[in-house]
Amino acid sequence: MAPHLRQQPPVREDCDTCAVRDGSICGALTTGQLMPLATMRRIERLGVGETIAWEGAPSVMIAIVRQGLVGRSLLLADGREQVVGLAFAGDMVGRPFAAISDHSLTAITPTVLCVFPRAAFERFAAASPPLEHAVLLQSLDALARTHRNMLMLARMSAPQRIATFLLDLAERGDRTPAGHIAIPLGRQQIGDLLGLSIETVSRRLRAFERAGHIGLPGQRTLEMHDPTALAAIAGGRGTPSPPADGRRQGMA
Amino acid sequence: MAPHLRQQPPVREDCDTCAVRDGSICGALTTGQLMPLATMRRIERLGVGETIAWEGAPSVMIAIVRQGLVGRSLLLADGREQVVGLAFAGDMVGRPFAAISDHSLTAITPTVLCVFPRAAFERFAAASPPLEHAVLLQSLDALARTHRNMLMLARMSAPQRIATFLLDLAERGDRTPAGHIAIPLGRQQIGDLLGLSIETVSRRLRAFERAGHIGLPGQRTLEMHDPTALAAIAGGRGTPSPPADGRRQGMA
DNA sequence: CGTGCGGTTGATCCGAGTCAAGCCAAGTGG
DNA sequence: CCACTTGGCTTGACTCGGATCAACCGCACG
Repeated sequence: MAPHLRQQPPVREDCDTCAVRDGSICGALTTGQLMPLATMRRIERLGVGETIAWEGAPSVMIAIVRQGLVGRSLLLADGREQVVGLAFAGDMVGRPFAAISDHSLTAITPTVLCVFPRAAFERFAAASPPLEHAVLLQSLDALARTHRNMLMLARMSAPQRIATFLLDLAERGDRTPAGHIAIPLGRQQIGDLLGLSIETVSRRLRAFERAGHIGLPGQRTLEMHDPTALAAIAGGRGTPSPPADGRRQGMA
Repeated sequence: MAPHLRQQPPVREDCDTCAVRDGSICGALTTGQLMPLATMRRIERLGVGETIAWEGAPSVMIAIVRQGLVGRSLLLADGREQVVGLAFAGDMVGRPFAAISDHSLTAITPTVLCVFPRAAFERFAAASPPLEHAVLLQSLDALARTHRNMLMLARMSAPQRIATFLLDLAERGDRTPAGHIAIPLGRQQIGDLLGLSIETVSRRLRAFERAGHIGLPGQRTLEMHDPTALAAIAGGRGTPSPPADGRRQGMA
């Protein structure tokens, strides 16, 4: 736990002006209802690679991602790591209602969080059905996305995985000033996410570039040249047009 | 008052004597609270292979598994199927709070369900915080188990997957009269669950048998000879002793 | 007595992992 | 300012595990 890192320009701590409020579980509550929650919160900043929860360690906090990207990961006995989900701004992280955290949480980009002590959060949730409902919705959503990722890991080839990943990035990734798509992860992390080795990630990426489907002007930048081709390669990911439910996200 | 479907040996429809009540979300409610829920329920029996929910189709019902085993599955464009989770007796199935079902549900063994219309279930849940809380707990649990399965599919070798599967079966599978462990799935379904081809499943199984770790007296029966060896092969699956939270299950 | 289906076994192929260099850009210290 | 290091990325050669294709077995069925 990184102590007092609140130097420099502090994030606006006011819930009313919070950029992610509507997209997060806080959106389920009115400002009045939110106040008691806000008083027990603290704001924390994480540098790239910093971890705030460890698989197997006591689950002590629940947090909302305000800015940045957080990876949920599991460790294999041999030390390899598997990223089982990503949390974007607005997503809740941490394991409520369990004594032990079942996965680790690591900042992939510089991150700002609203952190709540788990016990206090749970007490508050118990007293506030709309909040619990919001948490439930988010969990069900994450579960569905995780199922799709499972399908990907179990059955898709490396090119399919990469193509799916790139399309997801294009759909919800941030743009660089130059209008390109930012790749917020390093090759290793992409590998951890897709269940591939870094070499395979690199090779497949370049193959797509050589085929003209994408451009890679820098190692962390992406140009989409032919999304249709990628979609064709990605192939079987459910119905191509499932709006169905609310805010669709990249991956669990 | 439930409609009159009581032909043949009816399942005891009384919630008070329900075998799975405590293990299910119903356990969160008193008999008095449960009554209004019970009146809108209907009991349904499914034969092996029968499906009650289709991926992409409207989500119309929520159900509790009273007996049997139900698979949650996803379809790939090329027709292959991936089982992303199993629901045992006591588990809830169906997709609440979404218009579209995000996976299919198919009976793996003969199954008995308590079925609720989704709309009615949601209305009831909205009015009953303890029920919503129970649903939330179950979802969080399923999510954690799904994460572990993801890890398995992404990183483990075929022998590791089979060993993990067998250990899980031994842990929670039903026994045959002869004291052996029942394998409720066919080879194809095991393959769908573990992301392997039937041939690989068959080969690995026989290899374990030849090595003396297990016995396979019938194709649907299993004898555990050397669980320690299997555990060693399965290798990295979290801490071997994570009691941590309540009712531990085989897989999501 | 065929017929069909689930399971087993064998032969072959291919894709992704692994090992091993090499590349390039960004530090870092002399 | 330049030599040297460092870490992330790329590329190549090789290996191997699991998918695929193809028989084949055995049992339950009509």
